[in-house]
Amino acid sequence: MLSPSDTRAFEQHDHSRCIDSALTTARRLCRNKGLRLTPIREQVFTLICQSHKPLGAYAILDRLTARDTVFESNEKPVSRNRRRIAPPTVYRALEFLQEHGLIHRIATLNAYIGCCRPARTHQSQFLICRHCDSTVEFVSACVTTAIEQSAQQASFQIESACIEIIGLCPNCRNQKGPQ
Amino acid sequence: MLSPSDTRAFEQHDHSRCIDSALTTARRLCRNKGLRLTPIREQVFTLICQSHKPLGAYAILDRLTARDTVFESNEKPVSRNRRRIAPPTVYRALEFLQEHGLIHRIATLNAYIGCCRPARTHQSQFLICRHCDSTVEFVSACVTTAIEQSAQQASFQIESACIEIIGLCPNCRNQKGPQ
DNA sequence: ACACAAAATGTTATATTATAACATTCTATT
DNA sequence: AATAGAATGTTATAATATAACATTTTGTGT
Repeated sequence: MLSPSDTRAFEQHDHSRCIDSALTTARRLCRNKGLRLTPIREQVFTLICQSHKPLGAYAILDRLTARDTVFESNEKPVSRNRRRIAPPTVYRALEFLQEHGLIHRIATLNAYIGCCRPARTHQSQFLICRHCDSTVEFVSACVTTAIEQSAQQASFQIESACIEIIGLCPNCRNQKGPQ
Repeated sequence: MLSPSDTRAFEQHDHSRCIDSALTTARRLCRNKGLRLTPIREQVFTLICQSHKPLGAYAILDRLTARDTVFESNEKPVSRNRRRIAPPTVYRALEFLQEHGLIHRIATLNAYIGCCRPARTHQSQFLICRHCDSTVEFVSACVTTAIEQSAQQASFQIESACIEIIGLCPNCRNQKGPQ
């Protein structure tokens, strides 16, 4: 949820603040566009934002199901499982969120991550740590321009892009020895 | 197998020549490095190079199995099926070919394509037509540099990259109406 | 040529990711 | 309340990929 123009990229931060902010933005964006941010869609979005790493569809599914676990008056948690959520439900929510720019799919991980700037359209550009999976979106005009030039040379009409840089984040890089 | 620096990118060309050349290069590269380009690996590589589009693992599998179809003295093709090839065999060959830079995996298509310059290490950069799936590798120093800059700003150590630009190739673009 | 270790391949089963097809429920508007 | 369209539920299955272990092949030293 941070971009490397931020000096805080890959650093510790108050993540609950991120989530709140992302959710507020998402709600406003949906209200403005007349989109329905239904409970399921909001839950999926929140789960994705809560995670420090891109989240796979089935990981989301597991967490949604776990949400149905409720604490009764007794001490032990009880699974109500009134609604068993199935894959299509999650994939539909993901599709909606992607369509409206609230999340991105990370193709190399088959996983999903919150968008850092849902309001503006931009190329998806990511730095992905292969050791800890932490992923940071960046928005580089230089990269975008360079790619547009190449496409133009080939008379290719760009519609979207998947730019995923794999390597070691500062934290994992600094740990002793090769990872 | 062409790069857009080529004016022939996305254009018709003598593909059998491409295949021959790629195979020759692959053989030489393996000989020089003391690698074993076994029959299966060579077959998989050839199939990938023959295809005009990135080829999925199971498409490769199908074609490998089809290869066992032999024409007997009679007119009808007969499937010998002495060896039924299984997924791991194909995935192992793909792994080998990727490891040594002979092919690339296209993450957005879950498919594999021959490398345009197996000898030199370079970032994988692709233009992918969403209409006809034809895919062209390009090597842009500008793109590479721009990405390296962004990574450096974030103290991120690049190990590999997945740069896949999706859109319309010149051919599909020129067909009437929106695709 | 033979024995051996390492590499490659075969085999079986299963994990993981994603979607098709159709039924039901919900929501906004009349 | 009636209704149409959107969203979700449900069941089944497709598509992609790998784990684990058995067998075969290959290169090397003797």
